[in-house]
Amino acid sequence: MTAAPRPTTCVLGRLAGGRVALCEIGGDGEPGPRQEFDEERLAEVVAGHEAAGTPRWVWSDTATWYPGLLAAGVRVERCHDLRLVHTILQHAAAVTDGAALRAATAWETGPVVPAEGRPPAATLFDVAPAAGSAVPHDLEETLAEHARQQAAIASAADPSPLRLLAAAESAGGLVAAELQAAGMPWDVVEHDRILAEQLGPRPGHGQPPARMVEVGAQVRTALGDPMLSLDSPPRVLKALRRAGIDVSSTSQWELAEHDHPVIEPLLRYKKLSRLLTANGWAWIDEWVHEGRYRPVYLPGGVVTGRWASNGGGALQIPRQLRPALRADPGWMLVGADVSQLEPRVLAAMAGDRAMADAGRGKDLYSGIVEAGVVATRAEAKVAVLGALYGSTTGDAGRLVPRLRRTFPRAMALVDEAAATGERGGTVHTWLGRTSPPPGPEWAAVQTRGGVVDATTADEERARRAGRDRGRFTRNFVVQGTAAEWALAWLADLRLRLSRIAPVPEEHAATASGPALGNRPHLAFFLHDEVIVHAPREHAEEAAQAVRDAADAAGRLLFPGSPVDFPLDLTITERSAK
DNA sequence: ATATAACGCGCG
DNA sequence: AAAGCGCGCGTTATAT
Repeated sequence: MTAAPRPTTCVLGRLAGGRVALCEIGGDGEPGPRQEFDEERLAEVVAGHEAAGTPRWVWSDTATWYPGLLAAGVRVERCHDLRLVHTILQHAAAVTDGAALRAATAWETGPVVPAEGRPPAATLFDVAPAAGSAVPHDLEETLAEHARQQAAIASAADPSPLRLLAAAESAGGLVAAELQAAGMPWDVVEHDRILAEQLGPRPGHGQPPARMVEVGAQVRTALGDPMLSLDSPPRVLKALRRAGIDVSSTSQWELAEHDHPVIEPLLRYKKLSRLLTANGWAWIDEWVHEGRYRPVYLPGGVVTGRWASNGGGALQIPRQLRPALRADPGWMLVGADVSQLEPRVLAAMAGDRAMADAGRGKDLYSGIVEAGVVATRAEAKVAVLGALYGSTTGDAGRLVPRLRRTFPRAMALVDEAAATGERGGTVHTWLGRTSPPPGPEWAAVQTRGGVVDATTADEERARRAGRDRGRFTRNFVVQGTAAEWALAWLADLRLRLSRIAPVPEEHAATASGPALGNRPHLAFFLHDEVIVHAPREHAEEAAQAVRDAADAAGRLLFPGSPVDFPLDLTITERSAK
């Protein structure tokens, strides 16, 4: 068996006058001759190289370059996204020689300006500056930044985790663009049916739905306040207190503590109000077009490396509306989520054999019960979440110490991360994404709390800020490494799906676009969950790809680890629950 | 009048 | 049921 040939590296950049250039990097790391061409030929040129040998494309920003290619029917296998990788390397503790990289401030971008959920631009760069980011796109800048990033990675004592992270993050960029291009197949009839079932039929513009009118009247009656506006929490709060209900806010968990005839209708009203304002008919009108909901995904949008999204609250779609996610005719949805991803990732990082055993092949929480740590699954879950989040009070505070006895290695890892954070230090994920350092304000609070004439209040403030930061760094290592596992899963999965045979043109999911609509493709991603949209005849094959990719992700990040990552997987026409 | 903060609640 | 982490977004209240 011979090693696969290392893919060639092709750098893309803009030139003056709407021209584009491609430059291949040789085995010695030196850029070769520049091949110039008109922008209109970009898709054709990329497709040609892709067919010839799947190079790694190096470009300024996937969100800028890739949507146009997808719209032209061109997928790429792999890339290196300079914007995403710059953000990681800038603060990476493993990078010992990053001065040049950090000096290149043009690559320090804020949040990406979203493309407003529009369908991908017909041609590259013809969208207003609205889409993509502000990083430089021209060829020489691109080459220079690529060289800086290679040098920065090479300066690490062990560059391989950072190389893996750069590849995974870049693959995430490709997936994000592909998710937006494909969109979520959205059944507006089902969505409307769910809304009508809860709220009553769609009311006229500016009118409240019938059910909210009824339930609102019940609330006002129960409070004896016929004019009360239920949409103003402060007014509702005053009314509740007038009615003798001792609450300090109108949040549902506090309301639920009390026994009064107003509680039930008020909670019901809040639920209806939330559904209407967040995902009501206005949401459908704004976000669903031609059977697709196309949010903007922002890889690396969260400090821990998790994704954020923009447009319609894609990562917060209520489970209630999941049935509106429905496959095209003749297609199926393959939905899979990882059971207890974060604690499993922790067990793998820490090499905690006992925790690996507790989860192997089964529900991790049940395994913890069987190990005799706690009596019930609910307790196990509270304890584990408490360990990951740094709970010190209530049930979690009582249960976490038991975990510490049975899983000392796992607990030592998160406890150490917390201690480092409390001291003002930084921590990093398995592949080397480093937590942001504390800001100047945090440091000032610590200084003020530590001087000889500090007041008790100063000391308490400093201790509290320390503990707050400790909980952040404690969670950072686990949440961030779980995000890396998920990236590896996505990256491997998209390649497996791309190798499944295409369906004939007449069976294609045309709304998913020319590059993706003819074979199984990702339609949704949410931290530890994917949904693949697949032709019925290839759904089983796609499901196996999802499973195989999960196994591959575990092996890639944690070679030889006894920790497994079981999936809950279903093949259905519409998303359940 | 408009920008910002705070709240509350949806998701993991 | 919330608590302990990370978010986005629509709302009202408050500051400018």
